[in-house]
Amino acid sequence: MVQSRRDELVDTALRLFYTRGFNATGIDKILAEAGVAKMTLYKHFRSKEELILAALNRRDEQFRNWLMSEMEKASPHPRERLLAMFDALEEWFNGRAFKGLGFNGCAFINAASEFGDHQHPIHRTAAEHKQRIVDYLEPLCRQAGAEDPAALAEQLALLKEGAIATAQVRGMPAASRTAKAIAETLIPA
Amino acid sequence: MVQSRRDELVDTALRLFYTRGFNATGIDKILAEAGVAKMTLYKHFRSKEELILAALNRRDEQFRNWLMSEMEKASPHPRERLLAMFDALEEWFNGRAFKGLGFNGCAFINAASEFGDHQHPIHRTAAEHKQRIVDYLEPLCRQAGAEDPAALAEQLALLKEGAIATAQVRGMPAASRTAKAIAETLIPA
DNA sequence: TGACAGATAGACAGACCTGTCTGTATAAAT
DNA sequence: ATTTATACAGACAGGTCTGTCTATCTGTCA
Repeated sequence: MVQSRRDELVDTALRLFYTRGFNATGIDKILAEAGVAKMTLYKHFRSKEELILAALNRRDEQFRNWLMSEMEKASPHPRERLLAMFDALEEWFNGRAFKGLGFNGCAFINAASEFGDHQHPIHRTAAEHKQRIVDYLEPLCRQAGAEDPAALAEQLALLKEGAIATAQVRGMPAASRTAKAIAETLIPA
Repeated sequence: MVQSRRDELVDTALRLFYTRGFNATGIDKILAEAGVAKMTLYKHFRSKEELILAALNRRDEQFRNWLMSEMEKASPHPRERLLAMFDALEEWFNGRAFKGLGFNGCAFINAASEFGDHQHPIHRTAAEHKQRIVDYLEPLCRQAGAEDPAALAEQLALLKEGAIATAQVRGMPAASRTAKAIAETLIPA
């Protein structure tokens, strides 16, 4: 089955927005690379902003599916599963996670930084993605025997954000190991 | 003494770049708000990129001076001083640190995200700022009795990045406390 | 065959972008 | 008083941006 024009548009948009930035990527560039006419875009989306939102929603799905599957295939034990998150991050930081996308930081941190207003739909979408990650971690923290699973989930999520920011800004993929070493001290043995 | 035109330009540029983004802020907006003519800008800077670099260098100085002074006035003891970093972050997250600037995430994370190429001078400037923070923390970690001061400095810096990203994307100033709680377990008592 | 849905290319408007240029005003130094 | 440096306002070129429009082409279904 061939991808619909809409899907091609969203895929190309995500790739360009992620690798070159949202404001810096023009509609025309996306259209040229996707091989799609402008009117087709504006039939599916009312504006560039709607296309950005669609791209971020695709990224949310893609990223969480990848992360959860990496964690779940690593181990059936909650503690190991949680720690496997940081191994997955390192794969990502080294460009081995998303074919064609490489590593350019977190698309949602990038989006929140370009659209700084907290009320902006794009910023809210970024916040929702981060919340979903925490919501995924919490039950695992409970199963791992955490005294306060919600607090541990927040801690591990914060370590993940720190590793991503450090890996991106300083070009330091090993940040995942710094974060993992801390996580090992936080999750009950 | 009156601020030089160059200083007014850099101050205004920093404020607008920080609150509205680098690509999204046009030269004309900066000139209008600074009350400076275009030719004056191009006499002091060869391009917008040079102005961005000057604004980031000012921010580096401003931010590190603020952070170090907050930490140093908090306590003479290395452990307390390190922990005070996270109290300072919370003040910043709540908009009480830099008059007129509010909190819009880390200017350097934002810059690295808009200028994703690691070789780009703006991205390198961001990386240098982050390195300077680590370099400031390391001797304090040594004084605090850390077994591996370099490693602890990296850990604390990563917690700081995680707190900033979490506070910005999710609008959660309390992230500083999550980070501080972790730091307390890492720094020798 | 004919009708129709969906996509195409490409022109266009109107706004905004960076960087250059001219000509004028101001103020300090000689 | 004249020179010199500095800054001003604002036009301008050449490019890019988003979003709208028209006119054409293609493939499917009846």
